[in-house]
Amino acid sequence: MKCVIAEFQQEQKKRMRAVQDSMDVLNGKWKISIISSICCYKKRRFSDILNDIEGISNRMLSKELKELEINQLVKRTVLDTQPISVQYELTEHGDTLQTIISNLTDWGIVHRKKIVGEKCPVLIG
Amino acid sequence: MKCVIAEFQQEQKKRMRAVQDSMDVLNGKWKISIISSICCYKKRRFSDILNDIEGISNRMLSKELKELEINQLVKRTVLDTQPISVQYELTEHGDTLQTIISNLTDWGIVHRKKIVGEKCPVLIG
DNA sequence: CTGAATCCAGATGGATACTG
DNA sequence: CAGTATCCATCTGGATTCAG
Repeated sequence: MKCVIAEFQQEQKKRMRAVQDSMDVLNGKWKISIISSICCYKKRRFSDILNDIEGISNRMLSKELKELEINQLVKRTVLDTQPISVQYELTEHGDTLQTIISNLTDWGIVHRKKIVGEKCPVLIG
Repeated sequence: MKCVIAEFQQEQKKRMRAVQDSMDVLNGKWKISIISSICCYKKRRFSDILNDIEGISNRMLSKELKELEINQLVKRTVLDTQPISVQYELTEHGDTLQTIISNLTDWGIVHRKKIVGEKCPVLIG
């Protein structure tokens, strides 16, 4: 019996580490917004993303994009324009985040209603 | 046509804000692990969670639990024991996170394989 | 246009000690 | 047991400037 419990706890530790792994990738103030923006338009340039996301600085956008690239979620392509522009798109692996993004979107809407909705529904619109 | 595009962008902004809302709640170094721990055992005491999560300090656990409580994800109950103990459980609203946690878990496993798995599969086990 | 570099304030979080 | 209080190092991220 003790063995079963130990196994259960072991499994749970694995699960927690897995979720944590996901969060490590997704953490960062803007990461999800960036993915969401790229995903929404399929291909998106640096300056476009900069405009999509209210309040982000180019420093942060650059930094977070680099991290996403390292994690193989985003592919970076330099376009031979004048001046040069850079195009970002999700990798296949990045695409697999869509379900999660979608779930987070739905949950976020419900949560906002739950927390402030009753008192201040206008904030939602 | 311009109107359609504008509407589309407006929708996208709403989606991004919704995801961001979710992340605001879920951000914090330990929040997901805490939820995962409570969720796994249904009811869990402070010191038990402290043991479940490797590396967390009581200061952090206390702080993050408080935030989760404010966001109505977790319910706190003081038990009349000697010495007192405190039990935490997910609220109904907190329960709705299970899908997301589950997805994040699955994705985390895949992601770890993707990033380090090929070179160092032993890290996964 | 797409970043990189620098500076700097404020937030985050660990260690430790203390309380009811 | 379940926190709180304090100190302090590190990290985060904004503003600005510079470069290819």
